[in-house]
Amino acid sequence: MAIKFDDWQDVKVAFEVARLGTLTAAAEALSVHHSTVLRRINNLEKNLNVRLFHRHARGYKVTESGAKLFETAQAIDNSLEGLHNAIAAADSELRGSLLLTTVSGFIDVMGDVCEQFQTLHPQVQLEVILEQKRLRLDHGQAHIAIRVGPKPDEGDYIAQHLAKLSAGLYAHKRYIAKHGMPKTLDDLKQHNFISGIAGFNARVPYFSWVDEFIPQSQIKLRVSETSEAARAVIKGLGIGGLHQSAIENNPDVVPILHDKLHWEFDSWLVTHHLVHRTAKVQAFAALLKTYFSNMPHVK
Amino acid sequence: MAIKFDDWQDVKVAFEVARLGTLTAAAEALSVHHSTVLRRINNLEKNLNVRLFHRHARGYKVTESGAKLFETAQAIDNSLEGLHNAIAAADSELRGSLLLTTVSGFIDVMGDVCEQFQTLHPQVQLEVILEQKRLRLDHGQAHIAIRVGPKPDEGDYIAQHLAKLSAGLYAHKRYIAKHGMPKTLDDLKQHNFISGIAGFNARVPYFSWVDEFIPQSQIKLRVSETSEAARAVIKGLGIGGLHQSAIENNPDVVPILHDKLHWEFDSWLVTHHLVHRTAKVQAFAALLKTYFSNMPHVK
DNA sequence: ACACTTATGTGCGTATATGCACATAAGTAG
DNA sequence: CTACTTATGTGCATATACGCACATAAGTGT
Repeated sequence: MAIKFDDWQDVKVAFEVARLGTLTAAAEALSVHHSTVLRRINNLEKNLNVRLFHRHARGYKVTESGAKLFETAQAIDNSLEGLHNAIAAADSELRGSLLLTTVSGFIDVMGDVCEQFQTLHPQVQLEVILEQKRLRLDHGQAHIAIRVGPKPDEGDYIAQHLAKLSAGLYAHKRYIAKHGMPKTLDDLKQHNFISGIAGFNARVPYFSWVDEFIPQSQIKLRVSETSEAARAVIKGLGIGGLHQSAIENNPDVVPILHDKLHWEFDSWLVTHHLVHRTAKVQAFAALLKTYFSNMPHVK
Repeated sequence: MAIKFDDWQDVKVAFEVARLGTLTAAAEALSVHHSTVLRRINNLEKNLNVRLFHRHARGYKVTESGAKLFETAQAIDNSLEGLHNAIAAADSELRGSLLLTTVSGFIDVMGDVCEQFQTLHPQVQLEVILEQKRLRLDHGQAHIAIRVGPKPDEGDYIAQHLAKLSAGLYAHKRYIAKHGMPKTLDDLKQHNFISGIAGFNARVPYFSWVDEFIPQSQIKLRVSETSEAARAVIKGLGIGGLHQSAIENNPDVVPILHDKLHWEFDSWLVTHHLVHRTAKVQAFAALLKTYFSNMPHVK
């Protein structure tokens, strides 16, 4: 039986070579000489008794086994990044950095809470990552995530219910004054609509509905971010779906056919279990929860 | 910001210290001198700017951060073990070793298939791991697993349907001759039963049923393995649940109240995606599938 | 309470792994 | 085709990290 991975650093070295494609670039990334990288790769291949790379004067290309190694090494790299964040966050003092991630529709909510948090704990640097693809928290690279939809219950993550949100179609009074108020679903097909861009907001149900029932020619604007779509509706560019919370202070934006069309979502506060009990995460989570419990229109 | 994990080997060293509790034991496991371990730990803690261990003349004990590191390192160690197996299995030649895991109820089935496989590919060494807790494949430490119940669809795993199995209560004719054939469910409460041990076979539904509906005093035997329970039933010790396939060649074992009591299971062939396409895994999987498709009483 | 066991911590010589310079190979462009 | 660029591969000097021996500390048992 071949020997196991004696030196995990060899895995990291091979990972960098696989990722960057050349010994020289990997050496650069690892802050060592390229000959060192060469020797470690040779050593690792000898230990495993497997060719991990196709040698080429122009660079190194992974073999089938090399690809497998790359894959697991990638996962290791991610989990170590997560661990690093977790350890940094474990600081019992309320200082350092706190990484958040959410979808763009929550930027308003997050903005308010972040502001409160800043005044309470000025020593903590907040970093907000807006991600369409929910990649970052899934590897523990962020501390707190706000998610919308079904309850996330992947392993290693703790999900707490934040609020029920409702969304519907809206339009500005100016738009209604010019184009009239639709009375039936069929009426809608004559109106101007705002929707999302396929591939960016595939999961947003009111965009999906519009795409399915409204003729393509009537969709006058497509934007990649839900918050921008909401802004366009508020500006009076057309009818579009948005969260009820987005028009809280806009009496001029009115609901369209809400008796027939509305959507309900759950929103979730998700933390990695490694960071869940830390002071910073708890402080922010508490703030978020009180924020939502004080909102009149959410349950 | 603190520096990341420059040297993954430091993580492995810290892992061994956390696992074994002392520098000396960790040094032994790593085949290095204990002073080397000491220095690497010191170095790592300095880089991360965190205490990972409580120093104690009697040994090292993890701090909170150390526990987090241990947890991720454990996962890394597992995935590297899986990777190692995957790379070993990637050998296109049909030789080397093939690791299987299943529950004890499948030992008969596996036995037959293993025998076939051995004659076809004598160069391959089969290793069968019987696990109550489904730990090993979940970390990629085995190549093939047979699972019973709902379809496993965790990430990184490929599940293929093998067969529908049915189970029921059975007893040997000798037992029936002595104690009579129960006609109603209530009759069963007077009979002797065989069941599983709590904690070992919690998921086996016919054991659960017996534990719930039959008085404790009537459960004359509890065994940790379903296959042993089946054997006990076949020996005539009492009534017990077992798979239909277990009494295929035993006309003296008869079903009890099958019109009222029977259970259906799906069985699944599960492989890690890293090893799924390899020759050995494919060969074994093919054999398993033909075996099940040739069985008359399964669909 | 005293020796005994076991484990951590430190100075020092050495061996191993690293960096450097240079050779080689191969793709690229004029 | 030839010069140029970029990257791999190798001998050699050296610096870093390692093992060793020894000191220290602390729990264990009679």
